[in-house]
Amino acid sequence: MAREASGLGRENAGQRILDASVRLFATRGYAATGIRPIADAAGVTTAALYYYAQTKNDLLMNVMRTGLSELLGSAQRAVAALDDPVDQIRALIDVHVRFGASDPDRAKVIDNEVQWLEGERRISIMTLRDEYEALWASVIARGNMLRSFQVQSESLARLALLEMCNGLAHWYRPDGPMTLEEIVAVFEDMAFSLLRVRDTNPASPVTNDP
Amino acid sequence: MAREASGLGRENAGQRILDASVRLFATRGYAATGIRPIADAAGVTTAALYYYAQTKNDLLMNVMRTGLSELLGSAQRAVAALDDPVDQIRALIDVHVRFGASDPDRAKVIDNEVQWLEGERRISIMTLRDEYEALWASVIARGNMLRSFQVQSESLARLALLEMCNGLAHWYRPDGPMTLEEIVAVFEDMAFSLLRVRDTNPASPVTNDP
DNA sequence: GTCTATACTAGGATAGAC
DNA sequence: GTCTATCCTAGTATAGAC
Repeated sequence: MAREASGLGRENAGQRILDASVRLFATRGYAATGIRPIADAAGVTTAALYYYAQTKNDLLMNVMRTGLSELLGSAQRAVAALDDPVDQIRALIDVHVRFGASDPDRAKVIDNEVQWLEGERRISIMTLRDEYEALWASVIARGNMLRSFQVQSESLARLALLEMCNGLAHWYRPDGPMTLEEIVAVFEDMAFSLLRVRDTNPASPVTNDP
Repeated sequence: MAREASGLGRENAGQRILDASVRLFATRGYAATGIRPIADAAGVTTAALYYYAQTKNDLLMNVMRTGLSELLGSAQRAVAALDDPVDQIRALIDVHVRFGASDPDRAKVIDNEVQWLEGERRISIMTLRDEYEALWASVIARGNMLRSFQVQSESLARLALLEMCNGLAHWYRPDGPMTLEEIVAVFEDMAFSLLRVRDTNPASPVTNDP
């Protein structure tokens, strides 16, 4: 109770440092983000920063591992709970889009900054990412085999869908013209179209929203 | 004729500097690329580099403006030469995919490094990019109006298609399992599916290529 | 846990000789 | 046109006091 009674009423320094890291890595990139701006944004000195992380690279690794593990875990649980490939793809879209919308900064870092992880770290994170893509691949392959989908190239379809979902982090704004629910619905619909899902409902009404 | 008779038989220094810039900006990012590595890769000193460009930012601007102008010009000519929105979208996919495949480094720089352009330059390049996206938007809107397409959200469809095409630069290898012609064909097919093009041929045969 | 102060390296850019 | 040599700033990281 007395532990958080400091003046500013903010979270503890460790958390503030992580938050500042994600935000700055997302907006300026890992390579262009200095230790001093991170420390300034977190309201500490660089020396205090090094009390929480041994190197700047540790901050990046922390963001990557926790974020990707969370994404992969959610996706695996969603797929395991369903049987129909159509439902599974819908769930994958849902998880991915909501992940990107709930924390676009974290999504951008995970998507763009892997190359800066040093040594074994990069390999371990890329393995996680490969595992995530393999999950999508397995659902697409099964759906194609069961003739739920009609896809020419499974790998290109997977890449197209993932890029489509990743793009969200570049332009999504919570106060934009569409709600997140609307965006998710449209994304699911576009994914089904792209995969040529068979039992599609009659084409949805055409609108002109921005 | 005597002008190019120097020892190495390479292009002139100005061109070597531009080539090195694109390659390094693409692989390490603008912010993380020093002028000394650029000079080294071009086989000159940093002082010689500054004879050709006033600042490092000039090198980025050069890549951006020439590349984007070329892409926009090609796209505008292709669209102007056609009338059917279906043909126009096919042409846009074609131009964009071939642009990304012919020089992935340049495509990556154009896609990822705009934020590092200083002052008015960033605005002028973003205007070019907006013009390019507006071209896609106009084709999609007209196709939707003519009921050649059946798109729920024109803006999300445009973003999805552009992300899908941009993704090519991340994974395309000239010696990969598919030829560029095959990739273009699949991309056109996926685009038509996503846009729910009406007079689609019976679904293409399903294969399992990687 | 957090500070001040600092070591050391690499960054962009320039001067002036040739 | 291209070089050598150098200026100044900002980078990561650490030492040691409190």
